[in-house]
Amino acid sequence: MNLFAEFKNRIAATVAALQAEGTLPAGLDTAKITAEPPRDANHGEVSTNAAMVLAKPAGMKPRDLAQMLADRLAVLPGVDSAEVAGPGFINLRLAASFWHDRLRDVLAAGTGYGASTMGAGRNVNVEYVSANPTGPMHVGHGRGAVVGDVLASLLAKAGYAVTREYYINDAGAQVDVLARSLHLRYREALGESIGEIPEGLYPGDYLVPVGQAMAADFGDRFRDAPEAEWLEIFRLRAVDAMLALIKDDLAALGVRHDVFSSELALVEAGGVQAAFDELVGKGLIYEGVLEPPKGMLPEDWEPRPQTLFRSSDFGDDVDRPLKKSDGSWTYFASDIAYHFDKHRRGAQTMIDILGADHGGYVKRMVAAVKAMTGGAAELDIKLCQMVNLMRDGQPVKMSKRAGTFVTLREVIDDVGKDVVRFIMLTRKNDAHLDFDLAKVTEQSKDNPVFYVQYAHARAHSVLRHAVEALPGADLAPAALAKADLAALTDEAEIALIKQLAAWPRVVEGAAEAHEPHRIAYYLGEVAAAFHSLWNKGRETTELRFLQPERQDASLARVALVRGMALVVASGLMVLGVTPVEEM
RNA sequence: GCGCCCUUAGCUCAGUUGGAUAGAGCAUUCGCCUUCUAAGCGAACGGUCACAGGUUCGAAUCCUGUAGGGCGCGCCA
Repeated sequence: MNLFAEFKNRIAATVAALQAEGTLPAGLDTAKITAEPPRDANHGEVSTNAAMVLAKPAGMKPRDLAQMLADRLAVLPGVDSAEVAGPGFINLRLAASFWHDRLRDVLAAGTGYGASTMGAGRNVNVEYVSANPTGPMHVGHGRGAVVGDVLASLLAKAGYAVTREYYINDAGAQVDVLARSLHLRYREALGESIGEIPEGLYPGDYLVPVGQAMAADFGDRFRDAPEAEWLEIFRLRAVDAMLALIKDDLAALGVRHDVFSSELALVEAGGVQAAFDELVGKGLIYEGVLEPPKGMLPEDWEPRPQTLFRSSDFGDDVDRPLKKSDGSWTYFASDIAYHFDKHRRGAQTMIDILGADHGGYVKRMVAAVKAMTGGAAELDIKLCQMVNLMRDGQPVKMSKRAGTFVTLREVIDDVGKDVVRFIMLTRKNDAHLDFDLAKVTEQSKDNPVFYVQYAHARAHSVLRHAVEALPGADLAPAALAKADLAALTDEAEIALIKQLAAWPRVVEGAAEAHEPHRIAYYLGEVAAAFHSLWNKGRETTELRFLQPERQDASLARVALVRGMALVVASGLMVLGVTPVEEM
């Protein structure tokens, strides 16, 4: 359990006890009380603002109330002292034995440590990747894939019921273009010279083998046939092939999905019409003419009546069209239906991971979800900024036409999926990310992946040595959890345990904020605390993990090393990165 | 013109949802290998949190405005 949440409860209980005695007035709101780790380690281990938020309603001076509370808190089990500081903070110092117990928690829970019941089984749908099935994935897609995949794992660890979903945009004009591009490759496979791929079609050679397969299956049957005869067949085959390509890329990156939803299937099943009817029933659809965007008149602008959704009633800037002039649905219309479908399948919270170029889309979709579900479901859209591919500090030049485009798959094959996954989380999602292909494989502390992995590998190195240093001792986590830990007294040792004990809180905070990058940063801090302790042992022999003359101290430290390795492994598992035991 | 995101140390970035004296890494300077991996560690230097107001016990964090950067802006997805 998150120890800070636990202390918050204990503080609230203390306040309640004082109220029951009549020392404090009834009706105080304890919701604003926080229990947090203070920034400055000199301020103890748990700090609470309780006195400051309760002083006014209680009609007391903050510091007086603080002292009253501190006297009660100081005698709680595990608490060494409670001091009033600053404007009315109460700083708690915890006993070494309290931290030893936290290490036991880690060892008892293993890599399951950090799991939370915060989500209470709430149903969350995370939609990510959703790259158009028109070609292999690029590096930018990879970022969204990792952010979504890790966020899903994180939410699962925090106790949510998570559905990982991919939305296949197989119903728009782009897949028709894909079909035509394939037809060209098909003619090429039949021996025709096609020359340069015309503007507006997909030039990539990934369609070549699909074209060959079409030629093998259909011969020249569609070579000169009118488009209407082959378009659908080619489209279906092309989409299937591209989706297979994308799934292959995702597998190489270790990214999983539970559900692949087809836009085309949704449209054909009448889902869009149903959603539209629903909005009509709510009186949110009308025929109208939109004003042109101010200060930026499109060249071919002319006023035109459209079928509009009153998204501006729900926080959007303007109302949005749901039908094209030919009567077909806009992308927005099917996306409304799709999100409604996700909600009908049980999603209470929906998270979409999109590229930053979709920023203009956020308000209308949030508005639509609000309208369709009557506020019963919430939508959070996380936008991922661009990834700049670099090599030794220089941008990698890419051009699709010149064939110098670097695909996600090439990067994975180059540096490995673990590196790609970790690096994608070294920035918060809405910040630009420089991905330096040279630096990320360096074996130095410049490289955060290495730095964390090295800590884990070092720990396992100690554990290997421990087998010889402690003959006959049971070094399994469960056994170490029962070891005598009294030898762990050094500041650096306790500091490391504090870091480990923060893991449940980090999981909860990151899950609540939908910010998976926090995990990567946290692991860097744990690794730093461990490397620091390691080096302290170089200078002070008594702090080395394995003490030939002191079995009890050795066993206690092996427990600490094991606990550190477990927490790092637990975090890396959330990131989908394999912890290495040797480097 | 409008909307969204961003602006924190020389550089690249964190900042625990409003807490106390704002933190890392790189770079610079100085230290630490007879030892469980020096693939690492410690110390020093470095700040008007873009700017100006406001909200309150308290603001890098919330609100308003200004400047600079990115993205988007009626039948593309």
